[in-house]
Amino acid sequence: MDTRTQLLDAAEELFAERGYNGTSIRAVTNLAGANLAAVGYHFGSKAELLAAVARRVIEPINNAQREGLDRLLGRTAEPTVAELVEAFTGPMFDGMPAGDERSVRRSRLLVTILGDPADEVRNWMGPVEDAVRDRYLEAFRRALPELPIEELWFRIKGVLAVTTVDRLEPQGDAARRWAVTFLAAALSAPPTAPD
Amino acid sequence: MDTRTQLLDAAEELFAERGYNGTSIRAVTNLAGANLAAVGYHFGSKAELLAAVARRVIEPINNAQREGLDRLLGRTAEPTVAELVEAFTGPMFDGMPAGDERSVRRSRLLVTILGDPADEVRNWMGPVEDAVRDRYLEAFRRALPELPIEELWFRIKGVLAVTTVDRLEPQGDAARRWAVTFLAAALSAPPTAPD
DNA sequence: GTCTATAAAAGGATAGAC
DNA sequence: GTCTATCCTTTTATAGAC
Repeated sequence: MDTRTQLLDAAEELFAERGYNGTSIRAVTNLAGANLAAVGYHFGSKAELLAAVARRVIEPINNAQREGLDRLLGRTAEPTVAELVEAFTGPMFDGMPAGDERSVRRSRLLVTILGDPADEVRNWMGPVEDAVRDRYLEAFRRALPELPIEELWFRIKGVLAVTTVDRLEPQGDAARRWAVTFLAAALSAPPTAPD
Repeated sequence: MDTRTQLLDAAEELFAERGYNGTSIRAVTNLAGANLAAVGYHFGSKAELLAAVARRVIEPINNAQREGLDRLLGRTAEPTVAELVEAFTGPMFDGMPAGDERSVRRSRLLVTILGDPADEVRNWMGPVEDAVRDRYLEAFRRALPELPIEELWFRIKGVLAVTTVDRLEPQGDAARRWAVTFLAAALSAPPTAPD
């Protein structure tokens, strides 16, 4: 395999387990069996290595979420909450059969990256993800017209939090179906009564 | 204020915003207006400083959760799901009026600490928290007897994830009540049908 | 308890040979 | 593309004066 890919694989594993600041370039090149200078040559800097790793994991998920929403809206003008939840969270569980070591790594990377406070991580994300998220927010708003926008926004943040739950053990795609049950019920709850 | 406390305050703020590995002892002592050597003198090491910070934030929450459960079980042998959720999540929102700068900091510290992959963070937590969590798990199990234990466990992890949702903007204790609504509905959902 | 000074190590980056 | 060698900065930790 080419060095570039081995660096990506090694970085993916280490960023997932130790976070951005907890991972040194030396650790990455050692694990990849490459030379210390390789990261500079192939990516330019540690921050750009992170961007490449994150792109590789997140872009397919984002695309699947967007396409899932398109497909859903093409089929019906009024998708249910459960359908929206499935389209949004499904891709975060797809291609990650339980037991597969690579899946565990990617899942953990999502957890770590989505929660990493390092500037290099926070700055990279945002624009890409936000576009998809906003489209879902709008769709949920229409499916839950009686819910005040502030509480809906809180629930969407709750959804994001739950999708990062560690899912190391569940067999099959149990976690995926559990997540849909959990989130569909949470989103469908009647609005909280005001003070 | 004594130096020790100022170091704790400064460290709390910086760990919350940049994580453990992203925070240097220099940054802490600068913000605290103390000397670089002060951390070594008062705490021994950076890792022990973190432990002191985490203890100060988490212990009161843990105690309140334990006492809340005791109170609940003293009143009724069969608490409802909503009552259990309130007892468990309430303390994570208490003493944190929105708008108060210190509250924002503590809330963010919880988010960062509960998700920080650094060994120094992960190793510190665990035993203390687990005892309380297990008691709640048992109580939820009794309140939801028809739910398979594996799915219940997944839902508990979902609860933990949601309690770390950033709650910077909501006014009053709206976030607290929204969280209870969200989580009570999620936990009360019927079991997911098996494959 | 607080300060200066410094030790000792780790980290990011790159120049230049091959 | 890959390697060695090295520079420069940042970091944790501590010894010893005050």
